[in-house]
Amino acid sequence: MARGEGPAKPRLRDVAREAGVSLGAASDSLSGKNQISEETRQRVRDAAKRLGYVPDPSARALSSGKVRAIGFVIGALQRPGEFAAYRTHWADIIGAGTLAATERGYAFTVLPGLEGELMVNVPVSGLMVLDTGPQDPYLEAAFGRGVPVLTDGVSEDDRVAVDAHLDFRSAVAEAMDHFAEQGATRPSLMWPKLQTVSTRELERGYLEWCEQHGVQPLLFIVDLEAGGTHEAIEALLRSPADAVLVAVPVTAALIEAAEKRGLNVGKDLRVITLDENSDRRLEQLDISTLAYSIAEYVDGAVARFIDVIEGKRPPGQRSNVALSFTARGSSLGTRLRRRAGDQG
Amino acid sequence: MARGEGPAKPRLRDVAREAGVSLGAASDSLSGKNQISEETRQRVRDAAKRLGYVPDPSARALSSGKVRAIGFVIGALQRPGEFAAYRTHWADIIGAGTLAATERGYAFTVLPGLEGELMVNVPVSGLMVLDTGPQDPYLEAAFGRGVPVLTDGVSEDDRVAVDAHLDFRSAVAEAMDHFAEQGATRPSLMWPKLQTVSTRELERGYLEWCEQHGVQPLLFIVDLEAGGTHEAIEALLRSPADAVLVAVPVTAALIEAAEKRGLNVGKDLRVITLDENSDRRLEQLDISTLAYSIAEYVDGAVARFIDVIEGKRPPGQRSNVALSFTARGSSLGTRLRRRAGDQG
DNA sequence: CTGAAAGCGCTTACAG
DNA sequence: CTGAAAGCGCTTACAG
Repeated sequence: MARGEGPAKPRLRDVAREAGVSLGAASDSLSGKNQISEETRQRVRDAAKRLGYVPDPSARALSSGKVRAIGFVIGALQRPGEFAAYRTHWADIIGAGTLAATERGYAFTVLPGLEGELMVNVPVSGLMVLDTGPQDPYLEAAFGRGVPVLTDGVSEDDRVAVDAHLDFRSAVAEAMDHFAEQGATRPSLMWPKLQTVSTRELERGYLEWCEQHGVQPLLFIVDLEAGGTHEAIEALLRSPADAVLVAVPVTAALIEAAEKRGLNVGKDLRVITLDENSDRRLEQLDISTLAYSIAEYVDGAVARFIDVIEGKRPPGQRSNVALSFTARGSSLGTRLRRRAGDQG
Repeated sequence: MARGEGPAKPRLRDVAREAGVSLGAASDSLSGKNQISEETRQRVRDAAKRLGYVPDPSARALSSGKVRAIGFVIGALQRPGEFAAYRTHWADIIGAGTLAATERGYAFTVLPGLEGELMVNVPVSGLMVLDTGPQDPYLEAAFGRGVPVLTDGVSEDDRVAVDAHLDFRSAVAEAMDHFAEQGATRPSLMWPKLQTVSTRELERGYLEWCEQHGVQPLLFIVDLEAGGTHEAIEALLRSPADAVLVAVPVTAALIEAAEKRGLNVGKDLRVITLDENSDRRLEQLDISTLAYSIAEYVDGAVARFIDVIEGKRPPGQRSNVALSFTARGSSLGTRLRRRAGDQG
């Protein structure tokens, strides 16, 4: 090992010898399998501890035929602007995913892609690929890996083992209905320049709603990689929009810019933010939100995924998680709490 | 497999047969080892592709004797409040770590601890444990795993393979010197209720500076797990402090609370924030910062770590990364840009 | 390049 | 429980 020419690592046979039992009994004792007297078991455990024995995971995986690891593909890691914009989101997903996986005895490995060496050298028994685009290369690569795949919203493809869908389409309709109830006539959508399941649903949901209600669509695209936040916000503020569903993490900047222009956020411009439930400041800022519990969503998805991996459920599992709407000052025409606070 | 009773996965021997070469030649062709004619190599690659062959990483690791994976221990995952408070930080570290590792052919596995099954079943050739406390249980467990360990600021322990140190102590002194130059007489420190390398250095650096300059220390502790942000901020605002180094992610809330009280941030209360370089809003808010490039820090640390793992460098590597200070309105007594903007 | 073999460190089934 | 053996799927060294 790197530490130098120290003594060779102890092997299971060394533990068996130390404990005075057979190799098979040592294996059974440590893995908790078969009938082994508690006394023997303890003797083996003690011997293992004494020698500093650590089982070789690769050997275990090879001989038992099961790897207990989930790979999580974050293609956005290769697009710094996008990753940075959504990093609270990624942290929440990685955190929840790691906990969900490890609680069930699985490791959680983050991957920035599936090319070349990685494709080949990382032991995984399942791959998670979220926020996929059409004919997503990561998703295709994941299918090629020969393990079950979890993704969101690709219900058409029967190679998907678990589809954990977030219902953005209904969420958009709910937001637009709320805007209309509040008297807005030109509700708009601000979204990221990304081609993912979520953005497709957002667009579809928005355009459908507009058509059904005879409203002319107003779309504002934020190019995260090019730092296009300011530009998109300015375009919105120059437009006839009197309400906006913000589906990209720029809400605080938007509010600030609007107020700077003298607009009364919540009245002149109604704002609902989506998918930023990771930012606690939004509540303080009195922003209406469409949110969901990332921890619950991920834990449920991972739980079903592991069941599929272990053959306890058939592949092809689908779920549909609704977002929940909370109306606050930013869409209700009341004065924002934050400004009220400034005066006090 | 979970997909059902499909055909057995192709093995290397199947590829060899399909390509009409020997098992050894097939192995060499795919791994790029030894002298193999380009024609044969290609023939094997084609056969592998045709069959959908994916090498078994566990078998590779076992027979070659090398695992290419780094485990990253985030104990904070088991403390939701703490993890949430620092999640932009964690996202940046995980992102940078994943890229740094995978660029060098290593997988990056996130672990919420090292207990039980995890300790045993996750294949890693090295463990990273950052933000450790004294006699840190995760660090001790990592040593017990028998692989090289990367950590920050535990220079005393010669079991550490790579010590990637962030120089918070000098950073504190720099901040305090700046406060003093600006005329502050009661500079204070606000920090999290955590026992880590960073917090120890912060405390030591601050108390030393206070002693050297005959200043009475003023410490404000934020209990992240108990949601103690508001409390700590109120305590600060009631105190005689006229400057504060904020070493916990509550700067925006602090500024807001101070302004609400009618304080002129930057003059009545000078503010420097530390370790929130992940939040772009701080620049917009005109906050002075002590920051470092997480990506550079992590990439350098991982690069050296992998060198040690592969025996290209001896263990015991140490580095010391300085934070860089940027003075902005919040410590310079000028009017904050944000408030100026509100008027315009 | 071939071909046959050993070996990595386990798990697993089996006769006793 | 023991003991000896087979096997997981590769890599590696070796004689030809």
